[in-house]
Amino acid sequence: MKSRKLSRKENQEVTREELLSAAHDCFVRHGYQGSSVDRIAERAGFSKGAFYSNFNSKASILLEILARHHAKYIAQLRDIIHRATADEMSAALGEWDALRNVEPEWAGLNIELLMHARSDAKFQAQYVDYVQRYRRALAELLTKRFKKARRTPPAPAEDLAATLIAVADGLALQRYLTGSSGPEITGTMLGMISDGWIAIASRSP
Amino acid sequence: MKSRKLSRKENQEVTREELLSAAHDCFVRHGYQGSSVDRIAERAGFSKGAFYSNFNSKASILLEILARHHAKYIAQLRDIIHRATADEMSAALGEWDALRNVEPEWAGLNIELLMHARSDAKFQAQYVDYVQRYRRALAELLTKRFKKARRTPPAPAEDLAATLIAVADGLALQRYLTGSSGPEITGTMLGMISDGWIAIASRSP
Amino acid sequence: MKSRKLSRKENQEVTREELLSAAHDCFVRHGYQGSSVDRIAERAGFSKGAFYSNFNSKASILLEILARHHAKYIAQLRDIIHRATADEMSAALGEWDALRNVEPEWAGLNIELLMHARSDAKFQAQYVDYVQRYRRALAELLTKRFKKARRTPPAPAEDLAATLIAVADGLALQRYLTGSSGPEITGTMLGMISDGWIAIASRSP
Amino acid sequence: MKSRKLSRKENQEVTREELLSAAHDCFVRHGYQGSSVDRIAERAGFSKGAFYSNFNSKASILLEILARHHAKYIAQLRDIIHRATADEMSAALGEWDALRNVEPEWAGLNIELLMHARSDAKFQAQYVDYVQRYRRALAELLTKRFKKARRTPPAPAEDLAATLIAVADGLALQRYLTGSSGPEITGTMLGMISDGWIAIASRSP
DNA sequence: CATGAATGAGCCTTCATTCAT
DNA sequence: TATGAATGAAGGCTCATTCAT
Repeated sequence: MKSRKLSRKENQEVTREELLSAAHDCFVRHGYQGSSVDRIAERAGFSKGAFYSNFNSKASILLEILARHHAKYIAQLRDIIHRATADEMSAALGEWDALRNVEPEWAGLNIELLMHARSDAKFQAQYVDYVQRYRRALAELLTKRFKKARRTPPAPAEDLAATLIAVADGLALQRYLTGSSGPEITGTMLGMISDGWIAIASRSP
Repeated sequence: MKSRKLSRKENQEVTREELLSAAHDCFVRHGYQGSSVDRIAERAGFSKGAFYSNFNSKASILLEILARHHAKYIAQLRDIIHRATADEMSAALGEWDALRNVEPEWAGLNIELLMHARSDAKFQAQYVDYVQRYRRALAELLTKRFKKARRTPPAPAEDLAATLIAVADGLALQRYLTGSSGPEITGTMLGMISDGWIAIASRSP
Repeated sequence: MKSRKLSRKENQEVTREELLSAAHDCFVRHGYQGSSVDRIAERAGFSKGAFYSNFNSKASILLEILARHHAKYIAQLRDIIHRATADEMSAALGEWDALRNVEPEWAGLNIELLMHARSDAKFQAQYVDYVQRYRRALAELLTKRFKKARRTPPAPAEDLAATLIAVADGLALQRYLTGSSGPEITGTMLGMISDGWIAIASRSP
Repeated sequence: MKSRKLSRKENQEVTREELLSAAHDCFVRHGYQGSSVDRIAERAGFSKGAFYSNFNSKASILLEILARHHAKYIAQLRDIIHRATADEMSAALGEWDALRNVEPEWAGLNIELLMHARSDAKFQAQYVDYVQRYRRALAELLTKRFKKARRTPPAPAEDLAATLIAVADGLALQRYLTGSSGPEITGTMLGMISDGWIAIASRSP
């Protein structure tokens, strides 16, 4: 077992991760605007300079956080879809919810991301791309689900997906307001909504 | 027809209204942080000084905007509920949606409000109060609706209300991102969700 | 005799003047880059904020200093030219030198201006314009002088003018280096050079 | 033909030279303040660390550049003087000008040097020393020239020398402003000035 | 010796707020 | 009451310099 000091490169990687983690926390807690580079660096235990050795700008660390989440989350969502055979279909939405709950703070961060996207064109482009891929993946999942139930979706699958995402985001917004107090009903409600849609859907020919 | 100069008091009232309106616009367009007191005052056609003659702080004008919307909106919502007789019941939710669309910019402003509430205790208290009253009113409406359909709500009415609000907010968030482009599907989806819930609800004893 | 407190507007004018004067001093002493807005404001006895209430940017105060000097100096130079009748011609160059010595610190500031112009396109345009007008005015003066002496200038008058300016600037540079110690020989040398040119100039036809 | 690897010492010498050359370029192009150590090192193909292994500070590399130029240039100037026999005398000033044009970028760098000298005592001392030696050498050349023409200089030779240097510097300043556009008239004007001086000088006894 | 991550003082600018008029 | 000049605390970012590798 190699037990040596970390090389310089590894060390920087550690710094980078700590800065990313600190930024993540700060953004969730105080918002993007409320998190100064100083604050982020300090929380990570580094100086402001270290921040700028690792990231080009404050915006770029937000972009990196988004990119990482994007890569991981979309991949997992697609994995759920591909694993889901006909019989497990109704469980898949539950899996999606479970996935969301792995990083509950993401909901809040997502809002920060969205807010920032409004005033940063470059960031917006990347963020919109993420949102669209996400919606499409979920739409695919829903399409499978309706097909399994031999029903015709009562609206375009992408609209339904957008709505489910809205529920998750909207409820997160409500929890975000008070700092996560209150019961987490998102999973239950998502299931109830999709069950309802199945119930009112006309039978496929 | 009385045609006299406005009294000093009335004059100030006009100033106040213009400042409120300007702040409303600015917050919707550029967000709370992006709207400087200077910008607000200028848009209203006054100086910064006029702003501080009428409001204690930048935060307090946000509070006032919330309070006014609160008063008007909750009242209208309650009005819908009380007017709704059994037969019009299914239309009532539509009325709610219509109400929301009277001020479509409110959705974005609401997010600004929410963001600010996170870091301003006094404001948060008022905002949470507003959110709760709103949810309760909507829960009441839903309760009536289920009763009319002789069904037992599939979950506590307040949770269902929170969910419908989440849908409206979440979809607003999505439109907010790109500046309102894309179709407005909120009304349709809200109806579809509540219909679904009715469909899966067990019959009341 | 009106003896009242200064009105607000007058007061601001005073502040503005003091800031301009302080900036002038700082730029001469420490250069443009070496003069922080903080330092300028402090020297003027105001806060940094006062600076930005009166000027848009650090660059803009430099522009204003240039513009003022421009207006005053070029006007005076033209005045010398127009007043100069044939007989006083040889004295006119001396007047030019005297004019230059009214604000001996200008020489140093001029260098700062020039240095900054290299890296600020907008400022450069204005500065080059100033330099050209100045050179043309001096060329006009020289043309008159040669005509009076019935000589053909040994080179284009603008080149001669550029050279005289170069002498003044170059010697200023040398004094600037050590903070003005050493004898001021500029006036003497300028006269000696122009006399020399007259001496070697061919007689006009 | 000796073909061995460079010794460590020689290798460092190469690094040093490349850094000096890169700094020279950067200072000429972007000025002293505009040339970060990073930029200099990168242009040389090394890291910041290499810079600090070879020079104590950013200022010290400027000092070294000056020292080298000093050594070479003064030597060449003295060489011109000593080679100049009576007959070639009038050509000697032309040689001086030619010498200046070997490194046209020096004019700009000289200004950078001068600017920096104002705020760096140690550097200033060395720079003033250089300027004085330079002036004395040129004064010597002028003295010879007047003697050859059997004339008495119309002013102390050092003042005349200072003036010629001023012309060269001043015109360089003007070209420096716009990045060297415009005709190079320095040589012509220097000749014209010294010819003029000869013309007005009284005959030696 | 060379590397480059980390430091931290300093810079320009913004903006909520105060207060004399 | 309305004005707007002045304040001063941040904020994002740069860069000369240090030091462990």
